[in-house]
Amino acid sequence: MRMAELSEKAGVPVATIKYYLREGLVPPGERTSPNQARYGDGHVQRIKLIRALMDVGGLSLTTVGEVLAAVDAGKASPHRILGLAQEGITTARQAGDEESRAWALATVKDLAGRWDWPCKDDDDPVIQALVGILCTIKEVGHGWYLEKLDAYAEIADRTADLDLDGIAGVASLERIIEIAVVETVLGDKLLSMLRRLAQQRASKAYFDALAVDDE
Amino acid sequence: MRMAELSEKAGVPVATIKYYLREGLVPPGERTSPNQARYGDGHVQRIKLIRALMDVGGLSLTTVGEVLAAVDAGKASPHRILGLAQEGITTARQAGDEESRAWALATVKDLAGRWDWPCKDDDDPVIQALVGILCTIKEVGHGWYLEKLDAYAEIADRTADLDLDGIAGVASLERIIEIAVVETVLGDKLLSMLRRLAQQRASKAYFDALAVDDE
DNA sequence: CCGTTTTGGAAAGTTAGACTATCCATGCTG
DNA sequence: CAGCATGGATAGTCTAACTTTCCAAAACGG
Repeated sequence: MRMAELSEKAGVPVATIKYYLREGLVPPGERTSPNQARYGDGHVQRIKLIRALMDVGGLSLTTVGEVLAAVDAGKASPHRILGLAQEGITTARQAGDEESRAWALATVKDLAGRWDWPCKDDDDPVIQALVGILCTIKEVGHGWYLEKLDAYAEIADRTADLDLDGIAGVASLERIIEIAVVETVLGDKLLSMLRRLAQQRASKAYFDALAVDDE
Repeated sequence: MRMAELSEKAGVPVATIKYYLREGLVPPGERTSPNQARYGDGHVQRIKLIRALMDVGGLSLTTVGEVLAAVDAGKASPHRILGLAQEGITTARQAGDEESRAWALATVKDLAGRWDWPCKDDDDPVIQALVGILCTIKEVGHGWYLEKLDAYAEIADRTADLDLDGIAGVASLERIIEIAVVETVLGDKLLSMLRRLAQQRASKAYFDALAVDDE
């Protein structure tokens, strides 16, 4: 198919697709003449994936580019590529002073130890992100959360097993990595929205009970 | 304290604080003379909260403003205010065509029914966001997820109970709402990072097993 | 075959968000 | 009382993600 149709199917304006091509987010089409190209279903999928990661996952175009590059590279060790993809979609925040960060890191390592999670490399972006989040939570003055870290860890642990189920049994390595990325990014959002709905349920029950006490 | 000190304690440049004041995100300081003001610890906290919601939660300044307005308004029905706060921090995406969205909505209502979640108002932003996410997942070509919706729902349900624990027993209503917001936004990030660590554990186990098969 | 669309590609322009800088008249401080 | 800080207003900056505009070479329709 050509530009117009690609744009139509992907639901993205032609100019934007040209822009993605320029930035290397979408591979060039197959040449039919020196200045003419043809695109396939892969291009449609690729563009939809970009939009999903940006619109739902909230990733920046640059981050999407890095993640896709990792997905495309997909010939190295699967576990490492997955880590690479995770790095791309994880943005840490440098929060807290030296002391706070040291405490947070210790807390994280401790937690990881209890759950048998890998936590060797202190510079792992996921670890760094966690450290930042813990510092922020403390700074913002809500210590309560930290007492429940283990409870949340258990939930995360169960989620991960569920996530891996989605990958096990898929043949192509490249496909596995793509699924992992989508699952991680969109899954985050899916989970948090489900959590919100469930919170509505829980808060309604709690506050309704309170209101009865009040009146 | 005065500007310089506030800026110091909050870790944000003076010019930025002035900007937040202009935008009404931070309440004006207490006047000591027609063109001089004094700030308190509340201001420091408020600014840290703004930064946390933006940097960790990824909310836009405008969204933060709406959420804080809801927090400040906090004199109406707690449950409704909580919903308001949730609206602020939930950004839906208009994805999918008429048909897909109808299917997604039915799926969501079905799921909510099974879990006793409130789902009366189709226009609830959380519902809309969920519909968008389901459409996107389908469009991006990963149907697998949908079979596991219930499993994820169970996890979300348990998380919500845990979340509510953090609120129960807190005295001030305004404080409750603030906690709920922080818990929801920062908690989302905390959970997703824990999930990533756990995924590393799970994927390592899975791919290590595969590698043995390969070699 | 020929006039009108389309296309690929490059370059410049646009828009929104989140600051940042500059002024200035007043106020506080050593 | 000299000089730096402050509140307040206005204008400027910077980045990300597009859009627009051009152009010459296909492509298509009659």
